[in-house]
Amino acid sequence: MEKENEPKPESAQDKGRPSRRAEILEQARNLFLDKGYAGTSMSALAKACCIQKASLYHHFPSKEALFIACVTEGYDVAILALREIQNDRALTHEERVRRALAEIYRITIDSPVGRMSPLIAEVSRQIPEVARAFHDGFIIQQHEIVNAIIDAGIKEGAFAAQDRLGMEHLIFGPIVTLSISRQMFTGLDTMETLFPVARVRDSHCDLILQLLKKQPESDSAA
Amino acid sequence: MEKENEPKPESAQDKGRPSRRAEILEQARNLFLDKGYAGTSMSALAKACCIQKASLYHHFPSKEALFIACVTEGYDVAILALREIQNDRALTHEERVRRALAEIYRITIDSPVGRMSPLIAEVSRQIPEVARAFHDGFIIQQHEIVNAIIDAGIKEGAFAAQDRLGMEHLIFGPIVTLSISRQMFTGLDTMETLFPVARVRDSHCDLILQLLKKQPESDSAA
DNA sequence: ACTAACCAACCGTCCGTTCGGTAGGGTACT
DNA sequence: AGTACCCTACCGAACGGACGGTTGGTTAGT
Repeated sequence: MEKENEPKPESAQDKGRPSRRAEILEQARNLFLDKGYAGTSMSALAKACCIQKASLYHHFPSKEALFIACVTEGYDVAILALREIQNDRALTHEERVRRALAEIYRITIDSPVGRMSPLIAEVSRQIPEVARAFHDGFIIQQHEIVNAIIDAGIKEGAFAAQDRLGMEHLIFGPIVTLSISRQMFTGLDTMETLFPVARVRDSHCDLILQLLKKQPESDSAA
Repeated sequence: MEKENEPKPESAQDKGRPSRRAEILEQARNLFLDKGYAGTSMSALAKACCIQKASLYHHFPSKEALFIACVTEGYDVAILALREIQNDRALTHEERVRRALAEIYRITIDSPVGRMSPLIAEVSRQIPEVARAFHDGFIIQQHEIVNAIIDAGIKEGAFAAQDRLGMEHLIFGPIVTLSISRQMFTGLDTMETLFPVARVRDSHCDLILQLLKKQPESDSAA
């Protein structure tokens, strides 16, 4: 009950082998993303790892603990490239926005971390702490970086100020939805036609920049 | 318009009672939305309906059939109000867009149909036909209406043409993501602060209209 | 009498989890 | 060198319970 986080012995094990624990986590992540939490059994995971089911309990005390480890590790790595773009002083403001958006598309659609939204949604009521970890460790990190990039552009006169909340949703909404749509409609023969990543990304980027570069025309604020 | 899938007479039953079958469907929808497909047991559903589990199998041949019925019925009703807005000739183009967006927010966030995305995503690989039904019966219906509204505005010179694919994602993406985020982060005390429906909706609407109304000169939308 | 609707009890299967045991390598004391 | 001891890693087998689904029989309206 009062068990602390994993003790991580592993010091005598790093001879080059990826340390069974890491392999279990990777296989588990794939299965959870594919079948969901309730749809993934410890038996199936054991088979995927080519070990006995009981051996899983040597590395993790329970299915829930294993899941939490799965979805709370690896966020920092995922947003590293985004941080580099933010701090790249050689880029123009517009180019920085384009690079950042492209990177967010990559993270959200290609990386396991980005495809976790439906999974988190499934278990968020059962295990609220994973939702908190996902939000604090991943989502607000991304939002803060994007906001900082835009703020810098505004400060130097390259961008016009827009409502921040609206812009956040306008930037991240289409990307998250595209990722989820592509997962939902995998198998539909029209998927690539309806949800093409490159075309959506480029068009999305153009429209966002239209708004950012728009001169303040004192629109009637209703 | 009705499929042969439903051999239920139910003509002698619609006197006033919601005909057990309908009640089962409603309870099932709530449970599936809350716990997911694999996470919802027929026993739990029976308990929620205050009947015996075996009785469920009198109305539906299997859990999967019940689920399919759950997620393939009710789409037409959900987009009815949207159709009315599309055909309301008394509205200006801008007002029609505002009303339509508000209605899509309402559908997606408040109605069960709109909150189904994570659920469909969970089972899309197992039961691909529900993804197809959801897409054809709900998603493309909404997209077509929005496109028609915008096209009418362009045709009459009220709106400037924008890339259609990008605009679709810019309109629906933030709404779907907001809905999913609110489901993911239910329970977080900061949820209403981070994802306030009314503020996001109004700001979103303003930004979309900025893009649609973008014209080189003579902005007299007063 | 007929039948749709419902129920209690049950089936085989699979679930997450636990237990006892084994193989092997590292100490440490004799 | 021997052996006694521990520790990590793993496995075979089994647990109680929950799962989706089935059976046979009872009720109630017509």
